[in-house]
Amino acid sequence: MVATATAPPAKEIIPQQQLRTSQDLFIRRWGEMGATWGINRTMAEIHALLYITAQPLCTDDVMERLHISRGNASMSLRSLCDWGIIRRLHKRGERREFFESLSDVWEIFSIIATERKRREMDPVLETIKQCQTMLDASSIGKTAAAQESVKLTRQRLGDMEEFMAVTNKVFQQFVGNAKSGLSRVVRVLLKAL
Amino acid sequence: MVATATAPPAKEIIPQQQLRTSQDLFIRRWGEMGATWGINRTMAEIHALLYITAQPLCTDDVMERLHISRGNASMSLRSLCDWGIIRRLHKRGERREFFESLSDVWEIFSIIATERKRREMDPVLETIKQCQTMLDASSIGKTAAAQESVKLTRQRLGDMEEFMAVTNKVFQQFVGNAKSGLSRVVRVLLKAL
DNA sequence: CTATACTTTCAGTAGATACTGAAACAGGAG
DNA sequence: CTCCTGTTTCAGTATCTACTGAAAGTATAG
Repeated sequence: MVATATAPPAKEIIPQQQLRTSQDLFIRRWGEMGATWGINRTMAEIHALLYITAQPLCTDDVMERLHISRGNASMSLRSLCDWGIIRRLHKRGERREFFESLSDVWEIFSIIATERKRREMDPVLETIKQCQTMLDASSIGKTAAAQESVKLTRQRLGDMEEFMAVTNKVFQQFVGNAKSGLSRVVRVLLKAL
Repeated sequence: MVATATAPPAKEIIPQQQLRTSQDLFIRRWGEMGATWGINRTMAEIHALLYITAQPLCTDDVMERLHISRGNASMSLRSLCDWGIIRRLHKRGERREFFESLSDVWEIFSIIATERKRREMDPVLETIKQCQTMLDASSIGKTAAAQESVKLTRQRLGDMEEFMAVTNKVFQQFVGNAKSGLSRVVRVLLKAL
């Protein structure tokens, strides 16, 4: 019993460990990256796990693999579903729910980017316009509008607005066209340059 | 004295308040955005302040305007200088140091994006390659490499690698060429599409 | 209906991050 | 040199974010 458990299965067990190690490495790095990009580490790790294993996992699998609590797993999984980058999955004759990641990297990226743009860029652009309105000659009078400090601020607001508007436009092309695979934009770019 | 201080200067004072309010609004929103993108709120606000006023300010100006401590102001300003998006500035006959923001939005963006790519994307790409190496047939043997779970993981690693490689390439074109103004890429894009 | 299997919620807490304020430091002026 | 003006550092603290674990909730089976 001891003998058979040590030597012979080595060829099977060691590769499994290797797979596990490789996946863990990816998961860890992905989590670290997420943390510096404003997504919390655990959520990024869960997504990485589902992505890299490419198989449906249940809550307990996730808890065990990442050493997190049930509550944390539950809420993070829900949150990832809300984002739309993982999906719930019912298995025949199983009461548990399973989860799987979207498989298309480009689609994952598009979803995240679009949502973040909507939540974080759009309000800024809105605010910039509001700031400009406050400094219109019609709001503060002709004399005041001619003041150097006002002119400088108006200039800066205008520059920023233009930059963001162009960025948005490029962005739309970048992710808007692509449901899968490389977008038209990328193809255009890689050829044109 | 009281009379002259109330009514007549209104035309001068109110516009100044308006300017201040407009700037504050911008600063606040910019700070909020920074926070969700992994840059701390205060640093983002300081940069916003220097950008929007378009004039050199000293440490005390910043402290007063944003209600932060000297220590915080000092460290955040240093950090922004390290990033290269603001500059120290010595004024003739002044002992204090002043700070000003780069004026070109495109340049600011390029600096930030390049640095973040270097710090956060590149290591991930590196890790992915490492993960792949661990799963090569030469590492884990032919039989193990043929296992379904290993093949799935290898596939996912490959997809992700390709995506990141393409993204990097596009990114290089996007910011690499531009020292100022709209980059060639943007122009190409806006025309081509 | 109750029992069972699983999921969600949330108050409390642990841990991380940002900030303050005072002390140490730097360097030019007298 | 000392004094003065301004800057940096950092230990301690406040604040915020993420996480746990247990209790409540939900749904299916029997």
